[in-house]
Amino acid sequence: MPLYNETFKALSDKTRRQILRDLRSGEMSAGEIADHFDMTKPSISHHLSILKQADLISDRRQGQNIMYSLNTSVFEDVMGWFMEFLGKAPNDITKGE
Amino acid sequence: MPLYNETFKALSDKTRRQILRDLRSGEMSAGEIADHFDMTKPSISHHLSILKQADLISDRRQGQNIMYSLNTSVFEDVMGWFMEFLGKAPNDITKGE
DNA sequence: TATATAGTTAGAATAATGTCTAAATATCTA
DNA sequence: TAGATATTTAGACATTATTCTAACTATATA
Repeated sequence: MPLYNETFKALSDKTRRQILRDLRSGEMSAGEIADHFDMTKPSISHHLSILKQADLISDRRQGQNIMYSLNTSVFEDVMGWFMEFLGKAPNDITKGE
Repeated sequence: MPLYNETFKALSDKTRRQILRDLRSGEMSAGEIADHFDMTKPSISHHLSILKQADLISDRRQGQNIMYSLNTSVFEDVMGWFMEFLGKAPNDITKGE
């Protein structure tokens, strides 16, 4: 179960949501991700670290590159949060925060 | 279709998410909502205005009170945003922002 | 080992957010 | 109309976020 506050805060930024969207097509290096934005690498690095803290993405080093990929399980958890509101009661959703 | 940036920003605050949660049990006045929090009424009023701008809630005046209620349709839209990531492609979800 | 490449960390500037108090608006009732 | 109640608006202040440049770390390769 995620810490919803971290998750929602991570999702509240447009750049970060676009990063997540980009990662849907598969693993990408930090540099490749940064190339998609009109923003410096350190700024993108910061956004990646926030997404990682929220457990929305994972990283692994491959040589000189650090490869980032999507963690779909947390998306499922957050969807559960929404399901609650709609009264659809999915599998194992409890109250959350 | 909601402006996801506004929606996610609205959802990124703990107090606002709790307000939404409270409203699940039905319409409530601004004062009743404020009573659930250790925070001044103006602060709650501000949170309500952000939720309203994001179209997550609606309001109507009833005498001296202003009654707030949940707009479930926007929750459904946002859920669609998540569905995209999980590749479940619900009814009429397009790319979004 | 020295140099280049990829990425992060540190620190600062600026903008945005959340909270408060005080004042304003709207409605009700005597 | 005057006063009470419910709520919002305005303005100030502190905290948090976002972004940048400069410096640092880690890996690869000549």
